[in-house]
Amino acid sequence: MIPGALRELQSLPRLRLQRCFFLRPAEVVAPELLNKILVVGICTGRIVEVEAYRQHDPASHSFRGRTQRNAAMFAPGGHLYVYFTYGMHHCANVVTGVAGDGQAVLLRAVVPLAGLDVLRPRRPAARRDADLANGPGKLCQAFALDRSFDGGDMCSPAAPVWIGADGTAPPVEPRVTERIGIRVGVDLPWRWLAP
DNA sequence: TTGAGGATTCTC
DNA sequence: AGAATCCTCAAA
Repeated sequence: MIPGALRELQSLPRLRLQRCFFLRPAEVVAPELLNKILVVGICTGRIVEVEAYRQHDPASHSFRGRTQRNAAMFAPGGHLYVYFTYGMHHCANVVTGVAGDGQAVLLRAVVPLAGLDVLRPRRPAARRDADLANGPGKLCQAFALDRSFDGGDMCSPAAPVWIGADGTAPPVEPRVTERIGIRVGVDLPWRWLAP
């Protein structure tokens, strides 16, 4: 066993977050997702940056109601909402609240933990491992998340994508800022970062 | 059918 | 600061 692989095995999360965790408002779930672990097959990453979006929020894709594109946002908490934007990037969200709420938490950055050898070739522009998944589009490119994952249920035992916990608590004092990359709803302090 | 804009990233 | 690049949705 080579050291890197052993380290990756030891970092595997043991607990899969259950439905009840996600059946709460996005701005409550979001900061609690910090330090949790995104699992996609053998690849994992610690969540370090998130943003919350709700239906009566002009910045949210669900603001104007359900469409074909955002339908997954209206699923029960614990599902995935993955969308395509700017003609080249995907962004991944964790749906929150109960069915019909139209809420989600955008996964903006993770620190890769396992599967680095799989992630690196997918991110040729990343010169350092720190740049593999430090952005919502980069994260999806590294973890190969696209619209084929949209609507998936992360609470299903067979789910290829899920959120795990390894016992690390969310940061006691996360950095909180306004959301970025949006033109409306810029006032809400709904972006959280692990220090 | 059309067109404007986008929860971004990379390079100059 | 600007380009890349194409899907989505609302309006006509």
